[in-house]
Amino acid sequence: MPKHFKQYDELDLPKVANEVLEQWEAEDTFGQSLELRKNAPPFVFYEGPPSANGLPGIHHVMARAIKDIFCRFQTQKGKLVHRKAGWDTHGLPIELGVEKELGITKEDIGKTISIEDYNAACKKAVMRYTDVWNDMTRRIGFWLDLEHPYVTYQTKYIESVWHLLKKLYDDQLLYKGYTIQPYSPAAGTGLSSHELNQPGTYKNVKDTSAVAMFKVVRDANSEFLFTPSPWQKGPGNEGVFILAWTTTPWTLPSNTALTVGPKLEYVRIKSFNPYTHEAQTMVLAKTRISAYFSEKNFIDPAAWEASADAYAKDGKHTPWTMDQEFFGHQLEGIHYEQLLPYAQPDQGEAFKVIGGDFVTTEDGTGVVHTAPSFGADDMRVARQHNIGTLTLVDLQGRFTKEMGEFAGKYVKNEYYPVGTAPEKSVDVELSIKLKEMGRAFKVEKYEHNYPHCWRTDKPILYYPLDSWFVRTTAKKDRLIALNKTINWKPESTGTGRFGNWLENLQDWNLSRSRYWGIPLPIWRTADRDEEICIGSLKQLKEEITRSVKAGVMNADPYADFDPADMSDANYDKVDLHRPYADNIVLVSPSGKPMMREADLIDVWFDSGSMPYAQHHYPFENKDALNEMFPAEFIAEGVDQTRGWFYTLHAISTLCFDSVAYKAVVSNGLVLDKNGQKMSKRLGNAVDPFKTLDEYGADAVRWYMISNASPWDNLKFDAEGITEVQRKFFRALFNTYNFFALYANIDSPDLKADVSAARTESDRWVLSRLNSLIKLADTNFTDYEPTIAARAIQDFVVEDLSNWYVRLNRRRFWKGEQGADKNAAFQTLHRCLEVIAMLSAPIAPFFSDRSYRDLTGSSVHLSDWPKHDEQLIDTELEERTALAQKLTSLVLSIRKKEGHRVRQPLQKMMVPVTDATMHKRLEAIQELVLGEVNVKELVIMDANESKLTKRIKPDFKKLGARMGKLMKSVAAAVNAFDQAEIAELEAKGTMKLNIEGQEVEVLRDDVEITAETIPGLSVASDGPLTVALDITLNDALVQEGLARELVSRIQTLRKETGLEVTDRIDLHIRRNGDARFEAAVRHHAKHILAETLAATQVEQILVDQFPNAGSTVYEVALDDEVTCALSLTRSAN
RNA sequence: AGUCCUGUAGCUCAGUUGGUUAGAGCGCUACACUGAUAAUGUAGAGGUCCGCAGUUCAAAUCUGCGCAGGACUACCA
Repeated sequence: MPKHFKQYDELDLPKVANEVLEQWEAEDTFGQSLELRKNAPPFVFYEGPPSANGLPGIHHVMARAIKDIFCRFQTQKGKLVHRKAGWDTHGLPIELGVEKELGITKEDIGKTISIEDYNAACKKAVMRYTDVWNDMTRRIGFWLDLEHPYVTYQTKYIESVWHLLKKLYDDQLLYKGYTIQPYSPAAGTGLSSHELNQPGTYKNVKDTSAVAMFKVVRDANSEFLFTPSPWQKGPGNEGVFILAWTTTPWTLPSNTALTVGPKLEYVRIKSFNPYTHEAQTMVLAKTRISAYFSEKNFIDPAAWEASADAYAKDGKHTPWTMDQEFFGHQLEGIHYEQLLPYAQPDQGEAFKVIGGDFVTTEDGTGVVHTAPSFGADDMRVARQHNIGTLTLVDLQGRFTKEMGEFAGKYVKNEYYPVGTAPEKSVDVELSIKLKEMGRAFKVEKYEHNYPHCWRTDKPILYYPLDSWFVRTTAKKDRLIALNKTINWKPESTGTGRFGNWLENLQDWNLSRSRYWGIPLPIWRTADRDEEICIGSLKQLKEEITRSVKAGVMNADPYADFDPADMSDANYDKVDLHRPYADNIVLVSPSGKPMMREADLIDVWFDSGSMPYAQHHYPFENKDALNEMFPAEFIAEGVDQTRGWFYTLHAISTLCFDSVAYKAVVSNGLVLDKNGQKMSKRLGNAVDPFKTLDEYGADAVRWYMISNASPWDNLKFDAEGITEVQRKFFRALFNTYNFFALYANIDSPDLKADVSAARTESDRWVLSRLNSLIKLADTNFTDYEPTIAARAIQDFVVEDLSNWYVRLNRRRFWKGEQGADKNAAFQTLHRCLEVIAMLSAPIAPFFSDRSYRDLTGSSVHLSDWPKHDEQLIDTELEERTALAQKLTSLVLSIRKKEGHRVRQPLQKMMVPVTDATMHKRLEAIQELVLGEVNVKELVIMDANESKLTKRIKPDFKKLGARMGKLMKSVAAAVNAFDQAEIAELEAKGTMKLNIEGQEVEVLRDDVEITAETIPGLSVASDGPLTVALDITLNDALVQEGLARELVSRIQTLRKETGLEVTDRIDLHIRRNGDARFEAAVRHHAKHILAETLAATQVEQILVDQFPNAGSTVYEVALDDEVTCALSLTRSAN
């Protein structure tokens, strides 16, 4: 422990942070903290890799602070917490950035720029801002091993990923399938959902929409639609049609099914075709009738024939009627005639009505035209029902040759080269054709939001493409079950957003037709009969060797590489990216060449593999899996729920049947102070570096954590940081400085046993402190840093600074060395030391400085304090709370009556109704009297006094028993007069007649308080009432004057620049005011002692000042009394 | 469109199993204090607890339907 405690002139948090940071780096405090716990049980933490091709923002300060908090806390709790940094290096954003920089487009790759050069540029670009990131990480105090990060483009990392893919492959969890993906025919490439979410891709466009009529095949399934009806020309003659709407008529030739909602209601309707004016019978959803038929044209079925004959067949006031209602599931299984029979699906069933939950009745007819080739929902539902597909559009976006007169036409006019588009789009032509066929019910322009390719600006198609998938659906139950064991903060994200996502799980589309990413390690023969999945470099080498031997490859490109050598130098000899991986041609068991499947894998698989790949598992650290997996804790933005949180979970479940993390904190966004999202465009983004420079990391972190729970969005307002600085840090700083100041003067014994000397307030503040330790421990353990931060802050500001120090300050500087003084110093020292430890996770710099100043060592090497249940005294805490309330009440009366606190008053009275209260008041009596400057406290027994009493029903207790009668009972109780209150108090029970029922009110059901004390000034707060005797006598007035005088002298001491410990010569000139002079005479000793005056008691009042040259001060003590005095530093 | 989060004083946020007159800090106003002083105390002004309906003796709290802001996912006939 230091002999001398450092004192500071001013609080400069950025400076503290910089100095402490230098100290950490000089001493390698982070390394020491790991070394200290090297044999301790591990607490596994995963750092989610950021992409270093963008600059960090203020939200990263938030995210990284949260991670740091729990890692530091667990270290203090005695765990070994490794924190390996990581970089996410692959993916589309990087490719886009590079293309922009090089001024090229995707089409140039392989033409004007080689894949090799392109990937080299990506590799370079991706680590561009690592220095900035590392700097920010350091500056905010996030302890992370930046020296040995995992990097997803490194060969070792990729090898681990390949191992995982092979594992999935071997378990039949990896397969090639056919899905509908957004596709840009103009650009000739599939688009990721990320690309689809670029700003401006969704545009409002007007397309031709059509309601087509599908003719039902009459059979056992559909017979009910043909039952005779009151309308005479029965449907049997002209058939029954199902109506289905589409905004993309070009998909109608590819229709193979109609989907209805099984639970939706449908109706049979008879009306006229608006184009052919033929009478027709049709089926659509009941709630959609109004979209197509006007209520005023409705005809009762029985009256149909006459009205129908009257119809002018001009498309105006078209009459209609209906007669059957049925559910969608009754329609399932019905077959219909193909609408536009250009081609037939080669497999599966077709032209059947099926059920799908996704069908809505918000627009259209409640029947979905289903072309599985061109819609994701369509494909999914078609698969479930074994419906075949028809893909009558090619990859350029043109109709295929089967399409007869339409063959070769682009399905969207936008795809034609400029100026060559025909006047009528195929949508229009097809609609005309349907009208002519009598199979169109309604054709109109329809405005909707449709995605466009962000590069070519042309509409995208949904198109079936071959992709590799992870069969996550096979493990859906495990994914769900394991998720239930994860501690989600907040819980709702886990059960809600994430849980629902798992419930609706789809297979994971792993394929990306890109260049910069991890290649899929699958090689296939051209006939697709043979394939191999590679799971390690060793295996790859062996296969290459076979290939070379078979003459398929000329030489082994990785000849120098030794699979047994785990050195980085060895691994640097291998690059598995494209085009190198593509250049490898393997040989199949039957001797055929095998080419690599051209796809890369989704970058999300990269980051989801990090628990294993960061340690090059299983090629290295094979037996250490238990020590690095699963994580105890991870944290990222809530936007990662279906990103990293999901991929970690999916890979760990599929490969290891385990969770990847036991607890996850999903943090919210950092918005600007108006609640707007920060963006460069709006210019409201906060620069993290400027913020750190200005306020220091501690204040920024404390503000962020104490202001809102991590998962709530934070409205970032710099004024909030100032407030945190002002309130919390300054209170702590002042308290420490106060301690240091007097500790240095007095050198108290901080080791002595003072347990017997601890005062009531010592024990109180220690009790509060131990309660706080317990609370902070629980909440940090449970990932609730906000609750912990607020509690710590409240303790420091209210309990420690505003109460304990204020009340006890004179113990630190008055009187002799001894047990009492030591007790005070030890208590304060302990509080400051513990606060440093509790706040260390959140404010790592200031707490470290403070802890080092107090103890000489780093707080981050300390053990988390254990709370001592013995020291927690709730009765004492309640008693003190009572004292605080009482004090506040008395001060409020003084204020009301105009008596300043320095004027002593004779007595205060508190009526009590029970023994506990009585005992408490006795215990706090002295404390309160000193605090409010009153001579005596009279505790009055409310039962014996003439106090007016007030009665209030306790709604909670009484309500539970009274139920419906509560209102009346409460009214009756409130109406009690003094006699009735007395009776209830005496008997403990009272019978009442309420609404004809007899009810019993018990003493415990009500709260009885003494309300007023006649003739005295009174204040009350809830059940607590206090009365103050405000009459003054000469003695009180004199004492008040003496105190005023002391106060003036103290001010003068300070103003004239005297040190706290300087002694003075003090003289006061007689002013002829009898009361004043009497006051000085009677209280001379007190005045001299308080002001550290060396003057003799009898010399204090003088007619003339002894030192002719000394400055004379005129001071006013109140409105009437003024005096002159002189004070100089004493030679003694 | 779906899922989830948020909505309480001018601002930032508490508010327990439903219980009387909904709280704190900041800010504002007034006064006090002046050896903790960029602090502190007391008092005051400031509320449609987002809205509507329901359950209940009793709703900020529970339920339903909406509204607004936000996030993610999807993009649909």
